[in-house]
Amino acid sequence: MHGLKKRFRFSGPSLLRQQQQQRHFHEDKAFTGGEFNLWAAVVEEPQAHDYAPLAPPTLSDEDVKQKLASLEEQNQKSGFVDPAAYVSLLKQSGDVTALKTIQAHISHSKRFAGDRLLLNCVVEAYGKCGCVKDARLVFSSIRHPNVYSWTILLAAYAQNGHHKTVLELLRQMDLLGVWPNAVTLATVIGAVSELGNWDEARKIHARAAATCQLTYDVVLVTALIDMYAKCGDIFHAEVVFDQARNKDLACCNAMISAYIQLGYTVDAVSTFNRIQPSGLQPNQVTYALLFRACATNGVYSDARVAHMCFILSKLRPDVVVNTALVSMYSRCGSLEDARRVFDRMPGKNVVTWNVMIAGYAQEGYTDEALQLYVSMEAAGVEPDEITFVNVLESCSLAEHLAAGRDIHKHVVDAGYDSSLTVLSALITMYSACGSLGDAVDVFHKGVTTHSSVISWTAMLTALTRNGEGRSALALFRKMDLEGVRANVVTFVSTIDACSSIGALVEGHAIFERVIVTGHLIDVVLGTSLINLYGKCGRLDYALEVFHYLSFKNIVTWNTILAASSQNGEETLSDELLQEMDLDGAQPNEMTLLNMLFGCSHNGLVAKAVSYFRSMVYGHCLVPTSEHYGCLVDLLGRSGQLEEVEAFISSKPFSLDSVLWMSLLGSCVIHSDVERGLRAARRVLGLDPKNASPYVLLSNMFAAIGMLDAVKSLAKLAGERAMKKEQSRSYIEVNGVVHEFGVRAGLHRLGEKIGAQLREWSEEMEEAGFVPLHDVRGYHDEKLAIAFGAISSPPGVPLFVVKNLRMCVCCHGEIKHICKMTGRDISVREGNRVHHFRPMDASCSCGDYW
DNA sequence: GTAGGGTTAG
Repeated sequence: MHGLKKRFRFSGPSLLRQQQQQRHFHEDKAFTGGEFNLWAAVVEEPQAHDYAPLAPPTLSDEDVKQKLASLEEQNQKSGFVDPAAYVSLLKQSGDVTALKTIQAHISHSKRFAGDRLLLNCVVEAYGKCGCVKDARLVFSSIRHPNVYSWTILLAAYAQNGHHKTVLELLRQMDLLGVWPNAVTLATVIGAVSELGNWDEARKIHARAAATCQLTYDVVLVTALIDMYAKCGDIFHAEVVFDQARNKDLACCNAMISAYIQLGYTVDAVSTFNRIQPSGLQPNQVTYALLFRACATNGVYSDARVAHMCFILSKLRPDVVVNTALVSMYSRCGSLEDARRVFDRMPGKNVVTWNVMIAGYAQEGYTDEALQLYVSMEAAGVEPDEITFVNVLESCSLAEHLAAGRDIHKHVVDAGYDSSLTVLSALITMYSACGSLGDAVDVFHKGVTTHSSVISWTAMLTALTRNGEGRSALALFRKMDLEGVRANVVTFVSTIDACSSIGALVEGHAIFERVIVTGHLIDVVLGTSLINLYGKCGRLDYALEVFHYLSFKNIVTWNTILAASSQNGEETLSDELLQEMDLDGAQPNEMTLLNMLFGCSHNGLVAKAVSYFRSMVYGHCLVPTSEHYGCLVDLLGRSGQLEEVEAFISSKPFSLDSVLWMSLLGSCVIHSDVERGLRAARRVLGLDPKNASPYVLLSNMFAAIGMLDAVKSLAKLAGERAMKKEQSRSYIEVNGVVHEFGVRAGLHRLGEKIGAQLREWSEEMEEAGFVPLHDVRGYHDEKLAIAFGAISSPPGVPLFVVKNLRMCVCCHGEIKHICKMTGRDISVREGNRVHHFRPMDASCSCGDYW
């Protein structure tokens, strides 16, 4: 034990500095093994008061009446009643009726009717039971309210969430010449904290400094630190802390909390480490903070050290400390340890359950999360709104619609269906489970004009996620009209909606609006812009934004790489990858996938293989079936169908339908009907609901003129109730996005579009181009192109977004249309952009499409 | 009159 303590002292101060080195060492040898049982102290029997603090005794209206009667009797007998008797009654009575009875009694008594001290107590009592209006009325009846009366009134408003009124009341005090004291100021500081208003924070700080001896009033200092933390100003929090003499534990705890709230975990820990040397002993609050700091950093070895520090402190673990432990372990990646504390700790409350459920949900253990929710109810703990948010998130991740609907019922039963947070979670759940209609219902029923921007943004994202980019933009406009103020997150979601349908002009307009409204282009917003420009075929703009961003995260790098690969600039992708290396960013699985995509779009087999090798041997990344899929795709396209089939069959990932889909795609290109059918069977065996094999086979049969096969396939797909995603195309003309496809129905310029297409067909035939037989009439991408051509001046480039892949016929024809019209035409399908060139009727994909 | 554990759209 002694030796251990020595080592602990050695490790403590460097707690977080070692994070990089120890990230992967889940068993810290210094603290494991038989010499100390880390878990023993968690289960120590709690004292009753640890978990169920005694509620102050409250008197019912009946009790109060009895007591008042005896006071009256006493008054008549002796002619004297101690006002303290009333004060004590007021402090004990918990409900409004009782308070009203006492108030009536006081106002009818000759002796106490105008007694300021008693009335102050009445105001306070009303405030405590949530009756701000009554408190205000009683206050108005006080003839000369003093600073105590005012402060009590301020506290009543503060306790009930009316923080702005607190500031207003302070102004009234000033006008009337009543000087606030330290307690008044502390109350106002609390209100400013809740408002998070930095300007007000500076004002009240100045005032506190002018009114009180700040360096000696440690309570005021503590309140100020917390206020600055909530206003996001760590600098002034530190200034106040440093200037304070006689710092007590609460003050240090407030400073640690400030550091954590603003993300300075290293400073939080170094402040923790200075507590004991300064002669103070950390308490449960301090440790709960330390655990939160470790949870934020997510380093498991630090978590173990922190836990050990607590055990050595001999403090009794209460429910908050244990819950913080559960949270810390689960956020440091050890659900086992989290569960160990959770299972052993007594007195779990709703927060404890929420933490454990969130732990499972965030690691993707959705079944366990849902199971825990059931156990929680069985244990008799009532779920709250955070429980529902966590559980709904699990349903979203698992795409478990049935469970989601069940939880929705529980939400209604528990009365949380008016909570905006829960509503947003419901919207997200339904949209993630593919039930957009339910998401829209929830939105319309529960979300009103005045409701939070979060719900609107959730709905916007839900629409985009389900392929309804145009509706998302319409919702954004409606939101504007209804006066709901968009924030940065909304802008990001809206820009994503634009990206999904190729709305370049509209997306650009949102960008301008972001700038005009003074929002900063942070890394997420910048990345969404790079994505927009990349997906709209404007790699030049994407690069401009990319170079503008001073801070780039891995998603930013991956997005610019994707933009470059999507647009067929694989040389640029190579350069960017090198730049990324110089910048010190570590490539991840997505980075390599983008590189492989780039090769795949250009048919660069050897290069792809070399990237694949560097991924496994150089970067030690585990390839997913998508990486293999890319390779399979490349090899297949280059015609090595037999090898590919043997390769997939021989690997454990033969169980992944994506790979067989990829082979099927190659068989379509090379018209290998037999192998294509085999691949299609494998896909359907593994993923029976997948409609894509039918589409691809149908394309293959169409391309080789087997029209009967196309028809019987359509029949089969219909019988099996395949839900094929309906094909559609978008084109933005003059800043407006137009949709083409079955769903969109006839366009108002339908006749003119038809005439244009016929004209092109004739022209192509004259030039000797024989289009392959087109079984479904004009495909939507051609309708979109024809519309673009007749609605914009000659020479203006056309950009079309298609939700599915183009067929061979369209790809061939668009090359000719491009040459005939002399326009640059680009079509994005999925994750690649085809840039057609008018000069030689070719496509950037080199027909590796 | 001051300090602690949870989630919230990108």
